Amino acid sequence: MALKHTILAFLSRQPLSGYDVAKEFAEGFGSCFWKASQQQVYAELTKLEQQGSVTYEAIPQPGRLDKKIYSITDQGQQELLDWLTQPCEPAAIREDLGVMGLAGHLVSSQVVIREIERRRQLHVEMVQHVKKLDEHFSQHLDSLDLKDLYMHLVIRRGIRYQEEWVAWCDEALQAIGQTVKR
Amino acid sequence: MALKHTILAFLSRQPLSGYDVAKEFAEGFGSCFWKASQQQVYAELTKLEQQGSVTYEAIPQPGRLDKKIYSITDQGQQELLDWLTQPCEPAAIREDLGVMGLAGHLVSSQVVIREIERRRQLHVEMVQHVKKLDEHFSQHLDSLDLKDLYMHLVIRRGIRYQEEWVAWCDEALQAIGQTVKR
DNA sequence: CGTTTCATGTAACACGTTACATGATTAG
DNA sequence: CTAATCATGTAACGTGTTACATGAAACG
Repeated sequence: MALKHTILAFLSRQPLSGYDVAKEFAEGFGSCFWKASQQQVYAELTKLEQQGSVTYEAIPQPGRLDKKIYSITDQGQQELLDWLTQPCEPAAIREDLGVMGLAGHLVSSQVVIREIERRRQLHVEMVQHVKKLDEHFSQHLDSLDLKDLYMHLVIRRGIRYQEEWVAWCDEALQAIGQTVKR
Repeated sequence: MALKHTILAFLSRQPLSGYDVAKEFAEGFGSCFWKASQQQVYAELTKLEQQGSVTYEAIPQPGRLDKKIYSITDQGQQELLDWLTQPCEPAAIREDLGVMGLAGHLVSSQVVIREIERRRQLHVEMVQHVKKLDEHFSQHLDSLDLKDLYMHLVIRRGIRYQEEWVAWCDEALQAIGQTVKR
């Protein structure tokens, strides 16, 4: 149930609207470690508000729906704290591309190669995207406080993850190329 | 809906019982790229059998429940093939530890450090475990056929993934250590 | 004048987790 | 004698995805 805690963690830094939280997941810092859809975010915020973990202030906007600015409550902060002090497990891996390793022999090596090349390109783009998020932090590495260092490290995890994928794609393409030639 | 296709892919290599498939996910080759519980596997096999993607042969065993040996049908193989020739997306990331990057400032750095050290240890163990799965393949790298090369590459992905985690943990521990001292 | 951004949601369905249930065989 | 392994499942619940729904403002 960590969507709850991820949202609480965002709100522990600053009050945000549902729209802003959803954007964090889609393109922002959140994209390094958590995926959530817009619908999930709105539903979860409604639930958290009903349970007293967050409150919102409705900001009227001319010619537009009210913006609901959510903040974390003391209760919510306590829940987040309780969760943070418990050990957590590594994420479950569910990687479609792995299925090709089991059943790749059913299709031509061209199909496998094309798919890996496609993946490589996706991850190259992700590296660039995530590196942009890190720019501010990596430029002042020596003067970061702990709060910002933690953010930098999570983004670093994102960068390394994506770079690792690119490296694996290269290793795989080379090995397949050699074996096909043989 | 790739649990279906992952199971079909296992059965495309050789007929297996539900118990064997579940074991693949828990400790075997499957653990490199897919997580599924025993209950999920049994439920999915029942469904696949009803839909005609797999069949089973019940093997009577003295003093034990019949073992159901599942095989893929032509229909199942076609479904798998259709799925394989479509492009697939990278897995969604949902990593609890990332939440610490957002909210780590709420707990002491000792808590963060301890959690990263715990994670490091887990991944070190995983590296060892996954490397064992690769032993057979890595010893005959130059003579692998495509089928086995694909398996080797998926296991390599597993190894690299786990090693990458260990490397990040080291980077993070060092950076936090330095910042705390300052 | 069309697309993206801002801003909110509902509803149905698919997928995954946790807990429960049973029982013989084998290894230490 | 105890624990792990083999072997199968059911039921309730929680989480995530897909599709649908609305509508103004700002940008090019």
